[in-house]
Amino acid sequence: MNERKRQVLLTAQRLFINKGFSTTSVQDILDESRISKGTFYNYFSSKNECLIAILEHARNEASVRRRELLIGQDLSDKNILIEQISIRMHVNREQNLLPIYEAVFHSGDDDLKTFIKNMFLAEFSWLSKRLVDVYGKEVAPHAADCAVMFFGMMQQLLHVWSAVSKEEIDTSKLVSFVMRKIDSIISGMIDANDIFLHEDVFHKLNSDQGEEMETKAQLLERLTGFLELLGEETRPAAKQYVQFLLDELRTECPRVFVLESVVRSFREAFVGLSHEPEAHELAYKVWSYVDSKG
Amino acid sequence: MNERKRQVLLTAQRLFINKGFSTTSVQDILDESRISKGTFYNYFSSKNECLIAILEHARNEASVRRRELLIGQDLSDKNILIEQISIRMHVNREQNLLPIYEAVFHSGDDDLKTFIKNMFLAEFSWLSKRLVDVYGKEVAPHAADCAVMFFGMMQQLLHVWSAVSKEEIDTSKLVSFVMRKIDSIISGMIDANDIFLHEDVFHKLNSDQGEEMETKAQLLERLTGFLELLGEETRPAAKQYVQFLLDELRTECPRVFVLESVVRSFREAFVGLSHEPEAHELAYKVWSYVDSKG
DNA sequence: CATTTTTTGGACTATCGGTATAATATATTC
DNA sequence: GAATATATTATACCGATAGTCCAAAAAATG
Repeated sequence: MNERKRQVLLTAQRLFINKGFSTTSVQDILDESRISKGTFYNYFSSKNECLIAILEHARNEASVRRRELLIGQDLSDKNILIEQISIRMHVNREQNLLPIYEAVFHSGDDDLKTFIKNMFLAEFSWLSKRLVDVYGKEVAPHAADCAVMFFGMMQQLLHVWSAVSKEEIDTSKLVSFVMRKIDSIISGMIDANDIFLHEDVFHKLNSDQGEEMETKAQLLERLTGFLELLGEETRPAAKQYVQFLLDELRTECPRVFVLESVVRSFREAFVGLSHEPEAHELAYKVWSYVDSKG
Repeated sequence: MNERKRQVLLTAQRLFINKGFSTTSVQDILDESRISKGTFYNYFSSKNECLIAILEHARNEASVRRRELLIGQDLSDKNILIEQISIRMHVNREQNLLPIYEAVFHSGDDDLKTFIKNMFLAEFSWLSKRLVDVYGKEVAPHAADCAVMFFGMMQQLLHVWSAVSKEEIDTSKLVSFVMRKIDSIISGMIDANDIFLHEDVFHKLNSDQGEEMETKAQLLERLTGFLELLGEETRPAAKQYVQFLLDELRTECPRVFVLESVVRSFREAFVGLSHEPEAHELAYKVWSYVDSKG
């Protein structure tokens, strides 16, 4: 992705946050980022596509940080899950995306609608899986219900809070509060075999919606391309992570725990550097690949 | 309210349901209801005001039916509460209002935003009170949390259901399901004194947002006006309810239980008649008055 | 320097919500 | 029934919107 395009994206994001999506005109973006109309529509095929790019970036951001939290940790640690959920909330709040999600969910554009829908369903699917990790496999039949209710409670409490209170909300307090409610709910559901949604509501989504997975070859190609991109001014310490990832991935059976550790260090090494965005993007790709294998 | 205006309102509602609010243009409404632009803007000062009129009508509809359900019943009967909640869901579904609420909640128009916001907060406030009715006054400190979570769970489950399933949702099954979750949650909250929202988050709303209450004199005036409006073709049986309500209200201390019964019969007597809308409106006013006194 | 790619800026289209108005139709009143 | 008041119509108009198109200028590339 072009550097200028990224600037435009950031400007658009800032405007959407401050003024709202529908009330921000394309002209506003043009004025603010000092580009011409032609350039904008060269970058994005429409205002909606521009928004989608922003949302995708936020999703990847949250995704990477969530995965890094799990490195070397116990999957069943409830506090880790709380932190992971808080991360999404933080990203959403920092970027003020929640209103955008909802404002756009019922908009006229079908692409935009299905994009947001899939985003939400993917989130539910993820939380379902994690709830089984934490509470054990006997909650599997109820995981979908619980995941959906979790988000429902959280989102609605958040709405009311911001509608009636001026104070900044305490994110982890909210997440912990809702998690305790799930604690209370779960045993009763299991005892009474109380189910509303089918257990496998999200299975179909995982297969057809999942962003196109890259092949190992494509991933290696991206990494080598990135390595060549790095000039002499980049610290060798930063470069060596890329080289290591390449070597490890090329082995017959790459060690997952090693990849996990190194990809995090790799991303962190590029924070603040000029190629941070590309590094982040790559980290996301590697994580996706690792997840698909493990 | 003019008869023609009501027709326009119904047409607009149908279009909003079928095409969505933002994607329905004023021109669409004009074409469909065969009126001119001038007439439309004579009826409504804007497209948003037109929507507000629709939403207000739906709210009154649900409100009247809910109150009627309570006549002669035990306030603490949980099944009645379930029915009452189902009513709102039915009205919303019949009129497909949920998407409209959400689509509009983050729109640019401030009037519209605060209208919807107040509508939701009034709903939370109502449910808080009813939860105390049902579960006892010791849940009062947690009623706001529970009410908000109730709606959060319900709404999110509804979203997912309609996103992944073609079948029509079983409303009372959903409401009962969520109510059972509240059952599970409440005792734990009381034991641990677990609170997120303040108990009185909604109190402020009730005072300043509450639609302008009519004085007794205004109410009597409306009733007499309605009585005069009724021509000779109206059945005396229908008229006598109005006369009775007038007499009872004029007494020093109107008996609430009598008003409750009669106002329901009054409304039912006009179902299908030409003055049904006005009768419904009046029933709503009387209910509001009764509630404010009782 | 020559070629290719990107960027520019403005003209243009169609639609939107909303305003203004003058002419016409429908009620109401005397 | 005539006079008056009110409601409705049709249409032109406004400013703002998202998006298209294109020729010229600028910048990057070999």
